[in-house]
Amino acid sequence: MNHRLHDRSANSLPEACPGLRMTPQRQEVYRVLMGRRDHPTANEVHSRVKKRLPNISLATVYNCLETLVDHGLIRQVNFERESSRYCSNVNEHGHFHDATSGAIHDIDFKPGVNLADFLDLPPGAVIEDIEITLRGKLAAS
Amino acid sequence: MNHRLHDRSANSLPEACPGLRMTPQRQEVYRVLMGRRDHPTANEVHSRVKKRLPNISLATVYNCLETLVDHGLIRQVNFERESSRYCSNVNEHGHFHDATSGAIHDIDFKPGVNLADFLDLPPGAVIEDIEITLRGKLAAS
DNA sequence: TCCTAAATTGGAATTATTCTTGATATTGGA
DNA sequence: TCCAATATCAAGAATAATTCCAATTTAGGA
Repeated sequence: MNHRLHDRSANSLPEACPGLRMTPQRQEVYRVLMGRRDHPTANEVHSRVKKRLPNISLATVYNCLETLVDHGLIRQVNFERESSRYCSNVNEHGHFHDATSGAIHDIDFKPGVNLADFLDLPPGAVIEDIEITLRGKLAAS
Repeated sequence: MNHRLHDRSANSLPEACPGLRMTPQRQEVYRVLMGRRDHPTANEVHSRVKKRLPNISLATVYNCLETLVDHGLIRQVNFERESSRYCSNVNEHGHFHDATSGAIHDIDFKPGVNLADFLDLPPGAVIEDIEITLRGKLAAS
C-alpha cells in the first residue's frame, strides 16, 4: 500500500497553521480524518468525533470541516450528487470510486505529467483546481 | 470555435433511440439542450422549455432529463455542490469552469492519450466513467 | 481580570431533488 | 378496432444535505 502521501501521523496536529485557532472540536475533527483515511462524509465524521466529544453538534462538524478546508489542511471531495466527503490527503490527486465495494481510492498523477499534455485547454487558461474522478471496478484478482 | 463535437443540428431529434418513447416534453427538453450548449441547470431548462410547453412541470423536466441521461443522449454534470447541469455533448470530455465569467467550457482530450499514461491506476482497475473538472481563469487577451 | 471577537450549539430554514398519487396517454395484442 | 397493460405526466408533499440564525460559551490580548 502506498503511504508516501500519508506521512503525517494520526496524532500530528496542525498547531502551526497560521490564523487558525485550534479548538478541541477542530482538533478532534482533524485527528479523526488523519486517523482513518477513508473519505468519510460529514455525518460519518460527526459519529466518529462524538466518541470523544459526545456533545459536538453536526453544525459544528460542518463548521470545522469548512475551516480546515479553507486552511488547506484537508480537502472536500464530491462524487455525483452524493454527500460531500473529506479527504486528508492534501497532495494533488484524483479519486477512483470502486463501484463494487464503494471504496474510494486516491489516484496519484504520474510524475512529470502536465495537464496540457493530454487536455485541449482553452488558450490562456490558468488552472487553479483540478478534480479527476474515475468510476469503475477492480478486476477480481 | 470547435464544432467538431456538435455536429447534430439543433433540430435533429433522437427518434431512433431504442426503447425511448419520444414524447413532446422529452423532445422539447432535448431540443432546448441541443439549441444552446451552455450547460443549463434543470431550472434553466424548465424556463426555456416553458416557452413552448407552458404547462410543463419542473418534475417532468427532471424526469425527462433523467430519461435522456439514461439513454445516453445527454450528460449530467456536477460542479462542487451546485445544481446539476446538463450537457448535450456526449463525447468523452472534461469541463473548464471559468471563475470569472461563470461559463463552462468543454475540454477535449488530446488524441491518442490514455488514462494510464498520466495516472497511477490501481492494478486491475476497469474504468467505466471519467470526470475531469478544472477551475480557473482565462487570462485577459 | 475584563472585553471583544470568534466559536459552538440546537434548531429552524433552505434548496435541489425525489417521491407519491391520480389522471392521462400510448402501445401491442386479441 | 378495442382493451388491457404500461408508461408518462403534473402537482404537491417529502426528503436529505447543508446553511443560517440567535443565544451562549470560550479564548486571547489589553
